[in-house]
Amino acid sequence: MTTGERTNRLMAEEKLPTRAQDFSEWYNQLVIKAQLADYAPVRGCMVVRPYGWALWENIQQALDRRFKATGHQNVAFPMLIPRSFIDKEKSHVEGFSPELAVVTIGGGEELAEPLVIRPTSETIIGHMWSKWIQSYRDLPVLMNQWNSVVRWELRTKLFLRTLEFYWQEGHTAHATREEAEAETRQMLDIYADFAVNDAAIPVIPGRKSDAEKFAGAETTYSIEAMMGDGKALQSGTSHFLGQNFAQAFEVRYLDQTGQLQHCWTTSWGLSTRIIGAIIMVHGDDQGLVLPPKLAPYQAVIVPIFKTDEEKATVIEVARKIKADLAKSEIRVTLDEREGMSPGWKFNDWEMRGVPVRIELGPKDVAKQAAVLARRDRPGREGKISVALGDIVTSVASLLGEIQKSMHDRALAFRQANTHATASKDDLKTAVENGFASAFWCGSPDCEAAIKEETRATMRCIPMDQPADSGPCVYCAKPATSRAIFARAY
RNA sequence: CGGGGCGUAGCGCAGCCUGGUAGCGCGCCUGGUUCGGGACCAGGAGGCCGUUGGUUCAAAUCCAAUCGCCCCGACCA
Repeated sequence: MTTGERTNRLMAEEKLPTRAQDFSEWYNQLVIKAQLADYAPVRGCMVVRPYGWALWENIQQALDRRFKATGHQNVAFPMLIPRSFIDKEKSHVEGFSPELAVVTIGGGEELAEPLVIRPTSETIIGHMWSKWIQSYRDLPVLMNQWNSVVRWELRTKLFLRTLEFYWQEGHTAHATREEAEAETRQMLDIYADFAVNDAAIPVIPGRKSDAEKFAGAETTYSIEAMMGDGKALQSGTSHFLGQNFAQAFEVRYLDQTGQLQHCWTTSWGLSTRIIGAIIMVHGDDQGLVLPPKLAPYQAVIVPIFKTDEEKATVIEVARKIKADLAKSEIRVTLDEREGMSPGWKFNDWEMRGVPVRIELGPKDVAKQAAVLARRDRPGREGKISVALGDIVTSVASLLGEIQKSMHDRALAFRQANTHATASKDDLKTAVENGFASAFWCGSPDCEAAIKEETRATMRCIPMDQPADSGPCVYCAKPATSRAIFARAY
């Protein structure tokens, strides 16, 4: 083998498959190569690595401040739940029984009652609330917990579906149906606001059909996003639980007139799956592209030098830039790793999706300037030279521009791949590589038939509905609302 | 649970058909030359060949069983 051939082959090995070649394999390799996560020794479990966890921490902060601003408090409930709790709410049991992990032995002894590892915490929270809530004066109860849960899934994929996953689950109890419904909708809005403004992911907030809703919910809402391959990903959910859990767990209060009433409850969750969405919405063939507001590093400085003297001056200026940016609350790192060429570092940080790269070499130092390269526009056209004196403001405004243009690009992509469809055939074509928006009469039979014939599921009935009406895409009976159909993760 | 693929150095793989001293690339360590888009040379460390059992003078290689992982389909945030 000649040197040239060997070099080409090695470069090919380091590169990702393109998204067009094999989207699924592109995703799998990217998660590993960007060092977000790795496979754990147990099937279907993942280890979230420091870079992935830093991203999750930024997501947590963005959400947590929204939760606190709306009056929620964080709590911690235990991971182990008596098996009998799950059985108390009928549709909850039916939904979760197949995917429970159950502990039957503790301290070497068979347990009198098996314990399940929480698949979600409605039941144990309902149990505790029944002790804590007595009066209308105790309401509303507004809680949230950051934790992990276990669901024994058959087919897994890093971040999108693992046996154990990290999330937050919010749980609230209210005196009236109206108040609980308003809470459910409020949290849906918060998720949408976070997705759009922080993750730069345009989402469709909507209501789930009965077939797709949460086990035990009266109504489930979700935000749905389109991935880079046109498939849908449910990226956050908010459930109106009615009085189902309050009745199962006797969560009751005395109202102003002395009547004993069941509470109205809600729950809502957003998981590390959102990281999968960020990867699949924004990533390109070079690797990750992270939205500035959530990126662990918003900027990386790559120093360039040949001689020791050059190194000394370049590093000194680079450290100054780093300090200045950090002072302005910009998350920045300086890549001082030895033994890697600048070109290698460029590629490495592109793989990891850092929004802005600052290239600094002797030529730049001589001009008192630096080169800024934006990740969302690869190649030369994404590079500009800026004066060192302006670097903080330049980087800050560039980050803002990137954040906006990432969202706009994702929105344009979704719009280009969403089609209003009036016939079954149109719908079938549309879901090959995007979303279909179609009138639906509301019948579960039509929904099931569409799923059967097109492999697409109903993602949601968008909150935002045009005022028109038309024939159901399947049975042609009059329908007043449109639904989104798509293949989904 | 069905279909497919794979377990050999940290990673990616070859070797297995046709049994006989375990190999290549990347990465890692040392030294030197390099460095503005994935550098190069020289030297070096690193392996119960997934596990168990069988056949054989001899097994990474043949036979059987078993475990695990990944990918594709039915359930799901």
